Amino acid sequence: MPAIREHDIYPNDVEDDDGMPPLVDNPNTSMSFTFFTDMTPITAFSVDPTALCENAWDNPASTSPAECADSPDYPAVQTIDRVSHGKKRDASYIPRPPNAFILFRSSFIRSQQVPEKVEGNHSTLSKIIGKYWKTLPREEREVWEAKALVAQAEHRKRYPDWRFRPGANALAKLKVKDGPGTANRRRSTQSTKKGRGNAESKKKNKSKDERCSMIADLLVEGKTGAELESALRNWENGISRVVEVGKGAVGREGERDHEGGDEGNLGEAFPTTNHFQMESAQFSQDLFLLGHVNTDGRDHPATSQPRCKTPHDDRFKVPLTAMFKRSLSAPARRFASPADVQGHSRNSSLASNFNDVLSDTASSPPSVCTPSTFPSEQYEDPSVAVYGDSMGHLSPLVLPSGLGDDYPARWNDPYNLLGAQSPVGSLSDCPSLTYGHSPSVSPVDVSFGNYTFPSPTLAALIATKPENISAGLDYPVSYDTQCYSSYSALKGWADDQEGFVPQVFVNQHASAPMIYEWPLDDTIGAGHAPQLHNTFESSYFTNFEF
DNA sequence: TGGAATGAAAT
DNA sequence: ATTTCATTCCA
Repeated sequence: MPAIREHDIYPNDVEDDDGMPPLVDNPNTSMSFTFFTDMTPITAFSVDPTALCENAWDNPASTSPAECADSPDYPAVQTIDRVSHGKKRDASYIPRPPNAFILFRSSFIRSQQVPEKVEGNHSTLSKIIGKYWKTLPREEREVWEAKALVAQAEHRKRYPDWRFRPGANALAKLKVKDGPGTANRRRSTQSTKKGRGNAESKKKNKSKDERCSMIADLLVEGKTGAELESALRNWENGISRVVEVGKGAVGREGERDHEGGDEGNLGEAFPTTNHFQMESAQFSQDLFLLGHVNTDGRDHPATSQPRCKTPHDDRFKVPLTAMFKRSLSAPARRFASPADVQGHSRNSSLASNFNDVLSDTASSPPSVCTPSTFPSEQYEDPSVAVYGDSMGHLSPLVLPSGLGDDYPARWNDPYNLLGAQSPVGSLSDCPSLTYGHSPSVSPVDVSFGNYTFPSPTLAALIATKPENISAGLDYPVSYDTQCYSSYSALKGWADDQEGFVPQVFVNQHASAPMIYEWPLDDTIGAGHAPQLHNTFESSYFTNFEF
């Protein structure tokens, strides 16, 4: 029995255990969608999920395309056979899709906000970035999580049959290596951490850790580069002075206001107020689409989630990506018949149902159902998607296959983004989009049933083409072949795919991911927007079943 | 080649 | 529950 490698393809992986396909299972399975209603509206995002243009790593919203284009630190296109971490990567190796943190980390590293002199060790950098990550305001973290969703979707599209097989690699490795201690090594981080170290080395670790925390804090305060370096040096000098004078035990915990107390003794040198807040915290509103116009990035009052150094709330309890996960227990209730769906428009009979999504109060009739009340086969109903919150409240969505061939593009399109008549609509016709580089085009509120979505309605997606944007063209969103292929190259997934790139639209209010395919080779010219390509293969959308 | 982080998904 | 592996680079 040959060792199984992770990237092995399993063409017909039809165990069909519980009828609920795993993340990267065979796409020819049921289509069910479960989303949560109780999540904060997702933030718009309009950059390539892994665009190498991340010079504003911490603030993708304010990344101007021009900067982007000029950005010198695009890594050279990496070849696929690049070996990462000792794993053999032949041409057929398919790596896992990156998660939000990994994307963030990559971007952070690329951005070189932390000078080499401050920290060049990637292990330590990981530590710092991890700490920093924890301080990210929700909105900003959602950006990365959304990017991770995109990366996932793309990964699924490219490798529909790929499955994550942990251990497969290790197994092969074990066979090859056969080192005596290697097999049982079982390096768990905690055992490593707690297992070793006398008091001396523990102390050392602690100071190292504090340094990481300090750097993270400084980053939170907006210090980068040389500024960060000098601030850190100040701090370190302060430390040594304290140690010198007071034998170290004295001001130990006052050095960094890490425990959330605002009365740090070094408050002057190291202000505890976060003057630096992510501008992207505000880009939740559409302006992110305009974000490419937003040159200074400072014009948004940072109102929402302020950064805090010691997050103690539940902001990080539930990752956004988790919210898009398939509900383990709750099946779909059939809210809308395909017929209903057929007639759906901005004022359709679906409205009331959709209303349930938005206001699932106890007063509203049974938009709530308990998992046990529904037979599992309703998962298979492709015409019904489900919003479900953590309480098990479910609400419907519209799926493409329930719409018939005439309206494939209407899936999950409460804004009627693609237009009422043609399944292929032009974005330029859509009143609900905020147009890039056209601030004069004021977004229009869009009514869907009883609910009026305030403008801006939709925010989008992957990358924009810098040169086009800087040319001041009038289109809502665009794509960037270059970024896209960079992305591919970065990931090593690069089959330099011709054709279409998945685009994720996020409905801010319903938090429903909407995926469209966008032609890569479309021409973006003055006055004409790229057309959405709406070949909605069910297999593709199955990928958005979780 | 282990180490660092977080998170997804498998055992 | 616990483990692997996504990224990244260096010693």
